[in-house]
Amino acid sequence: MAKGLPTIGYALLGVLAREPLSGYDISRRMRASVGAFWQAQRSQIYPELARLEAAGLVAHHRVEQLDRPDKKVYQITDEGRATLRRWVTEPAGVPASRNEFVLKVYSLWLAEPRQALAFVRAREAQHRDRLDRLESSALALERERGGEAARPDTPGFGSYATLLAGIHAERAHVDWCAWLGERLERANSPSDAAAPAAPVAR
Amino acid sequence: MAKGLPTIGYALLGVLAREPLSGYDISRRMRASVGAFWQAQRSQIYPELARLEAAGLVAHHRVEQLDRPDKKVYQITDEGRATLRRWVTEPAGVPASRNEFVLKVYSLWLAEPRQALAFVRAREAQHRDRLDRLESSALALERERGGEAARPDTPGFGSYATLLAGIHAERAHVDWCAWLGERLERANSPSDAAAPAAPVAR
DNA sequence: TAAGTCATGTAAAAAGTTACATGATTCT
DNA sequence: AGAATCATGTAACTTTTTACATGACTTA
Repeated sequence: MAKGLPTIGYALLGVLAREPLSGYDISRRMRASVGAFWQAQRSQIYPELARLEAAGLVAHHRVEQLDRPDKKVYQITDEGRATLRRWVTEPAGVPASRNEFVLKVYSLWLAEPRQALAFVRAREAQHRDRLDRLESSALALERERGGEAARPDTPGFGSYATLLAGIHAERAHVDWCAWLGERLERANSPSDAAAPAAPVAR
Repeated sequence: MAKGLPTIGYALLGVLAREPLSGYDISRRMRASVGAFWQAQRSQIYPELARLEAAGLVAHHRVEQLDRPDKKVYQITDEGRATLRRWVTEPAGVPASRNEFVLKVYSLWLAEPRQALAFVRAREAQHRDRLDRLESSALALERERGGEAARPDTPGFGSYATLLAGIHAERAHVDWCAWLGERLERANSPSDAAAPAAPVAR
C-alpha cells in the first residue's frame, strides 16, 4: 500500500474541499479556524501545495489582480477529494499531546509558592478568555443557522464540531487550572479548612 | 539573554529532579507518567543528556551491574535544579495542539454516514478506556496518601496534578465524542425527534 | 515616510521519528 | 532456539520553525 500524505497535506485538502483558495488565504485559515488543532507556516504550505499538485490532488490557476499581486488559486480535484474521503475515517493515531504548561506543572513543586500561584492564575485567565471567545463564536453560529448548526453532511458541520472540540478542551483546561489554583492557595495560607471532595469522583 | 534549553531538556531535568536515573529508565518514564504530555524517543534522550551534561546541568556516574549491561546514572546538579526552577514559572506558550482526530472530524462531512458514526464511536470507546485507567490511577494515589495526595511542594503533587490534567482532557474528549456520535446517529435515522439543548450552554 | 497587508517563495536550522547496530542475559 | 528485556548509541529521514528575499500597494 502507498505511503499516504503527511498530515499537513490532508489539512490543506480539508480546507480546499470547502472552497478554492490561494496559499496565502489558506495560511490565514490555518491561523484561525483550522489552526486551533493543526498549524502550519506559509513556508510549509507553499511546497506542500506544489507536492499535492504534482500528485494530481489539487490544481491551480493564476488570478490576476489590479491593485495587488497575482495569486494562484488552488482547487481540489476529484482524486484529491477521494483521497481525503478515504483518509477521513481511517483510525487516527492517539493524540500524543505535547503541552508545555502541563510539563511545567509537573515540576511546579520546585517553585516559590506565591510565584507558582500567580503562574497558574495567569494561565487560567488566559484560557478563560479563549473559552469565552470560542463560546460566543459557537453561539453566533447556532443563532445564524437553526439551533444545532448544519447537517452532518455539510462543511458547516465540520466547522461547528471542531469548534465544540475546542470549547470542550478549553473548558477542561480552565477547570483544571481552577482546581490547581485552589490547591496552591490553600497551601499558601495555612488556614487548614476541611478538605474538599476528591476531584476525580464524578 | 541566553537562549534556554529545548523543551525536551526541561522534561529530562524534571524527571531527574525527582530521582537519579539512566537514560533507559528515563525513556520508560516518558512512555508512562510524563509521556502523557511530553514524549521522547531514546534517540532523542541520549544526545540531550549529553548536551545537558556538557552544560553542567546533570552529571553521570557509571554503575556496574553483574547480570546486565552497565548503566550511566544521571543526577541533576544544583545548576540544573536552578535552571529548572527558573523555567518552571516562566509563562508557557499557547498549547498549539495538533490533533489528527479533530482534523479528520473537520472533513468528516465528506464521509459515508454510517462509516463516520463507527469511526467516532470507536474513538469514544478508546478514550473512555484511557479515562478509566487514569481515574483508577488517581484513586489509587488518593487512597495511598491521604484524600488530596501530597503537599504542593513535593514531587508527588506534580505527578498528581498532571494526572488530573490528563483526566480532565480525556473526559472532555469523551464527552465531545459522545455528543458527536449522538448527532451523527440522529442524522442517520431520520426519526427527527425534538432537538436537544444547545451543547454550548453551561 | 514608515509600517502594514498582500502575495509567493527559498534556505537553513531545529525538533522529532524511524531504522539500524551491538551484545549480554533471561524468559518462553 | 527464538523472543524479549536491559542498555547505549548513531544515521538517516521527516516534519516543523525561523529567517531571509522580493515587490507593489495601502494606511497611519
